[in-house]
Amino acid sequence: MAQELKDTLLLPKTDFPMRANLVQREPQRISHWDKLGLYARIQAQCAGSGKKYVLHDGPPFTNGDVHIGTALNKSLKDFVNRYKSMRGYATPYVPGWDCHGLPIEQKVSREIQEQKLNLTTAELRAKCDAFSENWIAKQTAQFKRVGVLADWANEYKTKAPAFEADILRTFAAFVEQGLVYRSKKPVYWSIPFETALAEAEIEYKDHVSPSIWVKFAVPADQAAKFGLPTDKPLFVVIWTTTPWTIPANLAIAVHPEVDYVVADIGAESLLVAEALLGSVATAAKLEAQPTIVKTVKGATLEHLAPRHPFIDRPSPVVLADYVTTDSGTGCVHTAPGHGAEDYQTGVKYGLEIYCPVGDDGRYVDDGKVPADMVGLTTLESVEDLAAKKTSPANIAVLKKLDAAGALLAKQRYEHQYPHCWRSKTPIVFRAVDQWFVSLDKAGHRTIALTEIAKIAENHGWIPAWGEARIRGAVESRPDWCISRQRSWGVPIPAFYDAKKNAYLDAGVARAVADKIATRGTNFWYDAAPAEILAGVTLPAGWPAPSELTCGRDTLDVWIDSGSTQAAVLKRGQGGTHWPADLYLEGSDQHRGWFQSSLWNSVIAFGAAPYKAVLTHGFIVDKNRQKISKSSTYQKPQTAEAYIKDHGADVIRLWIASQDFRDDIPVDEEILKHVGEAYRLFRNTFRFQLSTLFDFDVAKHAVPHAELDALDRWALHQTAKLLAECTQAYDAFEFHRVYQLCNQFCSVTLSATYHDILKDRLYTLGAAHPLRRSSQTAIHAIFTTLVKILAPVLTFTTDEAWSYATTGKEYSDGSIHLQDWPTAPAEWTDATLDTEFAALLKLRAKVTETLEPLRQAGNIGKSLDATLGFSGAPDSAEMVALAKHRDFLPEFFIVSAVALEPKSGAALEIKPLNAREAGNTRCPRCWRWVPALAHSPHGEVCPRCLEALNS
RNA sequence: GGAGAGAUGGCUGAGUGGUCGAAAGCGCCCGCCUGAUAAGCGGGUAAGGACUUCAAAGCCUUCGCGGGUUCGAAUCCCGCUCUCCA
Repeated sequence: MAQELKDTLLLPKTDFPMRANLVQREPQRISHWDKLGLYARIQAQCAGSGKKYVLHDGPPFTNGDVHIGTALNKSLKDFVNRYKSMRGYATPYVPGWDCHGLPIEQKVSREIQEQKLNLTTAELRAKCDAFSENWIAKQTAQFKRVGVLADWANEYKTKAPAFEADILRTFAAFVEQGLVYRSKKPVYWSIPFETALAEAEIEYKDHVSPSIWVKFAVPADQAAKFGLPTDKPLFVVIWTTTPWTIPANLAIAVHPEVDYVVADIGAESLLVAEALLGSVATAAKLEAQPTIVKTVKGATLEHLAPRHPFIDRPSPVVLADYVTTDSGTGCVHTAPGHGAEDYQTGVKYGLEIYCPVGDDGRYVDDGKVPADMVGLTTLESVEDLAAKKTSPANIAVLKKLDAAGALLAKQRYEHQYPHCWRSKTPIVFRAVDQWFVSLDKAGHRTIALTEIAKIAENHGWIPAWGEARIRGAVESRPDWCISRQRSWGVPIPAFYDAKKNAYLDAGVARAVADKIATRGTNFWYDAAPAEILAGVTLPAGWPAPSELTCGRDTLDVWIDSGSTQAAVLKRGQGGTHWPADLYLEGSDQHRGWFQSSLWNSVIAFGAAPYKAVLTHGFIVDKNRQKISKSSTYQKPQTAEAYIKDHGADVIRLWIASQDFRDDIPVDEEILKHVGEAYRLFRNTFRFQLSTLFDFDVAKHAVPHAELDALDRWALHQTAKLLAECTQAYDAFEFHRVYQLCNQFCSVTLSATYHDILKDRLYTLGAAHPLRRSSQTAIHAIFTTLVKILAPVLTFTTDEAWSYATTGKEYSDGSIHLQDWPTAPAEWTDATLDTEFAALLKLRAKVTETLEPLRQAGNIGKSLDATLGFSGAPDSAEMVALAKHRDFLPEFFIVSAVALEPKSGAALEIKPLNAREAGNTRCPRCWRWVPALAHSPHGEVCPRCLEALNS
C-alpha cells in the first residue's frame, strides 16, 4: 500500500551520478574534448565577435614534471581564458616552453660523464634538445590532465629554429642600436657551472662569512707627506666579509666628507672613520681606550699609499661616495675585479680590473698571487656549507694575514648572500670578458619606466603593488650581462680574429638568423666561419672569414624568454596579437620574465609587450613555509601527485578558493574542505537535474509574470549572484566566486529554496502550475549556476550540462561553448526581496522554536508540527504573514499555520504537535490534515486526491 | 641590507575608527529525517583567566607581539617577531 502510494509521487530522477569518481573519469572527458576539437570550436565560435583577449603564456622550463605551483599558474590562466571566451572574446592561447639553459645542460652533461662519452658540442646539444623535447611531451599531457585548454598543437618552443632565429633578430636590434659591448667587469659567477649568472638565477640564502679587520701599513714617508703622525707605526684598517678577495685588493676607498681619525692604541696607531672607532676597538678587543691624535676629512687622504699586507704593492686611498659609516671601518677594501662598486671606482682611478681567480674559482698563477696560494679554490661546496667550513682560499688568506701580523680581528658574520640557484653554492663576483647590453645608452630605461607608469594608469598591475616591484627591478638593474659560457643555448653571433678581437654586427647577426631559421643553431657549431658567412656582405674593417673563428658564448636564456613577445605575439602565432592583454605569472617574475620581456620589447619595439600583468603568490604549507622547506610534506610536489588523490576539479576548485595574491597554503585539511565544497556543488547540480526529469523548457516553461513568489525570489537571488560573480571574475577574484557560489548553494538553495520546494515537486500533479513554476525557476538557476562555475569546474559542469541537455554523460555540445549567462531584468525584484527577508527571519525563529519539541521527542520532522502566530495585527510581521497566509505551511515546512491577531501583543510563535492538534497524517504527502479522503490508492488528503486525479 | 608582500577563530575568508569577539561557508558536537541517502534538515560551537554559584547569568583579556594616537582600534601611527618574495 505505502509502496503503491509512493509510486504515485514524482520523486527526483537522474543518471547524473552522485559520486564524481574524478580521478578515473576526468581522463575520459579529456579524450572526449580532444575528439570534439573543443579548443578549435571555441575559437571558431568567438572568431566573429571582433573581440579578442590574448593571455600570453610564460614558458615553464622543460626539465621535469609539472610542479603543483606550475599547475596553479596554468589553472589561473585557464580560468581567465574560459571566462573571457564565455564573454565572447576570442582567446587564442598558445602555450610555450623554455628549452635552453644550464639545468638541462648540466643534467645531460652528467649523464654523458657517467657513460664516459666524448661528444662534440653539437652532439651534446642534440642530447639536450631530445631531453627538453621529452619533457615537453610529458608536461603537455600533465597540463591537459589539469584541464587546461590551449592550442597544444601550435605551441611555441624557444629551441625551435624559427624561434631561435627570432631571438637572434631581437639581439640584432640591440646590436644595431649600439647597445651591445664587450667588457671585463664583475658579474655573478657560478663556480660549479663555470658561467656568469643572471640576477634571476641567484637566490639569497643565509650564510656565515668570516669577517675580518685588516691592517694596511702606511709607510712613514707617506704619513709624513699627508701630515699624519709618524711617532708610531700607522695602519689603515679595512673590513671585509670575503677574505679571498684580499689578493685582488688594489685600493682602499674612503668617503670624502667623512671624518677619519688617527687613533693611538698603544704600540701603534690606526686610521678609521671616527664614527666607527668604537666598534673597531670592540672587535679588536683593545685593552686600552684608543686616543684620538688627529682628525681629518676623507678627502685629504686621497692618494695616500698604504702597502698591501702580503703582496708587494701599494693600495692607494681613493674617494667614493658609496662609503658609509653604518658598519666596517669606513675604509673600504677595494678589488675592482670582484665587486660592482669596486669596479666603478677602479675605472675612475684607472686601476687594473684585476681578477686573479679563474673560471674554476681557483687562484691563477699570475706571478702576483703568492705561490703557496695558487690553485686554492674560492668555492664553498655544498659539503663545506653543511660542515660549516669556509673555503680553502679564505683559510689561506686568514693564515697569510695572521702571519703578516695584519689581522686585527675576525668574527663570524651571518648575513644573506647570493647563491647559484642550481648548485646552491655561494656565487662569487668575478670580472671576466663578457658581452653586455647598455640599458641607458638610448634612453631605454626611461622608456621602460614610462611604460610601467602607463600600465599603472590603466590599473594594469594586479595587485597594484606589482608596479613598485617591477619599477624597483628596472631602476636598479645594472647593464645586462648577456653572455654565458654554455653550449645549450642560442649562440652569440660574434667572431674573433687571432688576436681575440671581437666582431659583431647587426646585419651579420640577421644573416646568421636567416640561416639558422632553416638549419637550426647547430649550424653555428658544425659549420666553418666561411660557410656561415657565405653570401653575407661583411662590414668594413672585418677580416676575411678564413681568419675568423666563431664565438662559443651563448645568450642569457632571459633573452630567449624575453623574446617570446617578438617570436609569438608579433608574428600573431595562433591568432595572438601584440601587445598581450595579460601576462599572468608568479610574483618572482617581476624580476624575471616580466622584466626581460619589457626590456626586449622596449629595445626592439619601443613599448611594453603587455597591457596588464597579474601575479600570484607561491604555494606554502599550512605554517606558511615554502613547501621545499616544509617538514610536513613528503610526497613529490607534482601536479600529478595531487590529481591522483583528489581529481583535477577539486584541485582547480582549491586554486579558485584561495586568494592567490598572497601565498597559497595547501595541506590535507584544506583540500578536504574543498572536497566538501565540491560535493556541495555536485549535489546541487544533481538535485536540480533530478527535479527536472519531466520538464521540457520549450513546452512547460511558465512566463515570469506568472511564477510563484518563492520562485521569483529565488531568481532574484540568482540575478544577484550572477552580478556579483561577474564582477569578481572581471577582477580576477576567483575566491569570491567560490565563496558566493558556496553560500548560494548551501544557504539560498539547499537549506531554503530546495527544501521548501520538495513538497510541491514531489506531491503535486505533474502539470500543476506551482510545480511547473518551480521547475521553470530551477531550470533557469541551474543554467546560470553551471555556467558561472564552468571556468573553474571544467569537468563537472561539462558533465552536468551534458545530462541537462541530452540526459547522457557525453554530448557534442559543451558547457564551454556556451555564452556567459544573463539575468533578465524582470528577475530583479527588490520589493519581493525585502518582503522575503522578513519572512526568512521569522523562519529562522520558527526552526529555533521547533527545536525544543524535537529534542523532547515530541516531533520528528517539522511537518509533524503546526504553528500558531499571535501578535498585533498591524505589526510588520503579522502583516507579512497575513499577506502570504496560504503559502505559510509550505514555507515553514509545517502542516498548518494559524494566525491569531491580538491587539497590542508582541509576536509569539506557538508550535504544536500536529497529531495533538487533532490531525491525521496523509500517507502520501506526510502532511497532517483534519480529514482524509478516499482514492483508488487508499486514504489520502484532499490535495493528494486532486494530484492523483490529475 | 630591500619606500616588495603578508600575519583575523580548527580551515577558507569578510571586515579599513564605534552597531566587531569579529559576516558567511566549511569543520566539529548534539539531534532529526530516510521520498536529494557515501545525501538532506535543525540546533549548538573561539580561546584563556579571576571570582561567585547548586546552576544560570555575569566579569576581564585576546584579531602575530609590544607601545602610541583617539572618548572609542582588528581597522590609524611607531617598534619588534615570523613567513613569502628579491
